[in-house]
Amino acid sequence: MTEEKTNRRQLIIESAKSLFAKQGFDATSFGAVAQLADVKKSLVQYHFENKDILWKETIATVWQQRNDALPRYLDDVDFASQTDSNMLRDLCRQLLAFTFDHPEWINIMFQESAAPSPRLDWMIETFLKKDYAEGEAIVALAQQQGHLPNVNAVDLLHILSGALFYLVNVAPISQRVLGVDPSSTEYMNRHVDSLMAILMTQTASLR
Amino acid sequence: MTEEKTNRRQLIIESAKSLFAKQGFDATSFGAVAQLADVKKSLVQYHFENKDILWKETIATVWQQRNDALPRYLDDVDFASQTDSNMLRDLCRQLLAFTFDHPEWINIMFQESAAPSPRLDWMIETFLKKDYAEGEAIVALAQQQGHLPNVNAVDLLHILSGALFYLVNVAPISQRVLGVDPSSTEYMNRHVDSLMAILMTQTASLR
DNA sequence: TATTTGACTATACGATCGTATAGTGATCAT
DNA sequence: ATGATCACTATACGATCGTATAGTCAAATA
Repeated sequence: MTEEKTNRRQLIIESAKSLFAKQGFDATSFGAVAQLADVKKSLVQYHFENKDILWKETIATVWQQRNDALPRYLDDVDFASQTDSNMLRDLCRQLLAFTFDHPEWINIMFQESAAPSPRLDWMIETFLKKDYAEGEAIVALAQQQGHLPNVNAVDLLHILSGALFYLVNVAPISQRVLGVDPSSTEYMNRHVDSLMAILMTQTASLR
Repeated sequence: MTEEKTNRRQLIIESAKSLFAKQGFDATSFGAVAQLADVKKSLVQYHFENKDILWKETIATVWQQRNDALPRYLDDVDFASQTDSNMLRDLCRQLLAFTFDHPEWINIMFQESAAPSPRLDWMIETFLKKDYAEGEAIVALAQQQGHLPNVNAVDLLHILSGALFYLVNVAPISQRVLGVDPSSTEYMNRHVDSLMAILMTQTASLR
């Protein structure tokens, strides 16, 4: 019903999402966004007064889509079974699969982190502080339940995030160097299994 | 003596290095490089016929500087003492310190990986294939000596690279969110200690 | 039916983009 | 002394950049 109304606007945001993630703010132009969305450049400027507004609305959409989609991935994880050592494995697998399916948020994070600007500050205040807090809480909870080693929670968050998200970022390189696709289910499962093997032994010894 | 001759040329490369790392290829212009190096735009084009040539020469310099500097960081690591469990800790500490001091190569890697192009293919053939091979060899050796868990070597390389380099990439964000500087010696040491605590237990049980 | 709103378009502005080319003046080998 | 090479500069090209503004036309509102 009302979806027809916002169709083209949403199309522009999707194009901007892809370009901002791949090329960053400065290298993404109104013209390129319009061309990718197959609309006139003037329509882009009609819906988004200037580039900062287009960027902010795009980033807000990216985070909203991420927060909408993530729970569906985590549905497969059985959080109830604290005694089940496969819970952490499933969680990591789903997190990795999710990030391969929705890489934009982390690409944008890295783009902005490489050259900090007021945009980054806005992103931190609006989204990232909450992300960090939630991540740290999840890690701390898993530690309490004996699923993760008892080291500094922030360090562990950085280490686990790196162990998972770094793979997504270098996937195009690893794919070309190794000749295998890191985003394939088999590769992801093996990668997470390796991570679990590293984590498990310590965790088991703490039980 | 001959250093005066290549002074301005090298200055331009240093400026290009900083800008390519922070903003990527497309968002970096001849004018901006010239301005940062405090030279005329026409001088940049005199030394580097076009943007691709400037980029390639800059990337070659970055990797050369990296390969020149890295051994000096690793001098402090006592590889001989295989029985010393502190070897791995020192190695990770020095790798992390080195990457914070020379973040350009990893920033450029991520910039190009986000939007694969013929430039990325060139970078892979010229530098990254060797990097991967060396990294995998080091990991495999450390595994043989009982310093690292016996999981898939490529996975372990990805996991350890992520555990270290991810921190560098998100450092500007973490610094703002957490209020502490991840590039400080104390933070780095604690981070590596946490990583060691995760790795050690398993390693010890394998001895 | 008259008016307002909304989505969308056409066009133009000065600035900057990458690139091309002609030129400066100092150094150097012949 | 002369001609070539060198580092460097000035200027200009068409294209595209972000932004501004006036206009079209159908649908909603009054």
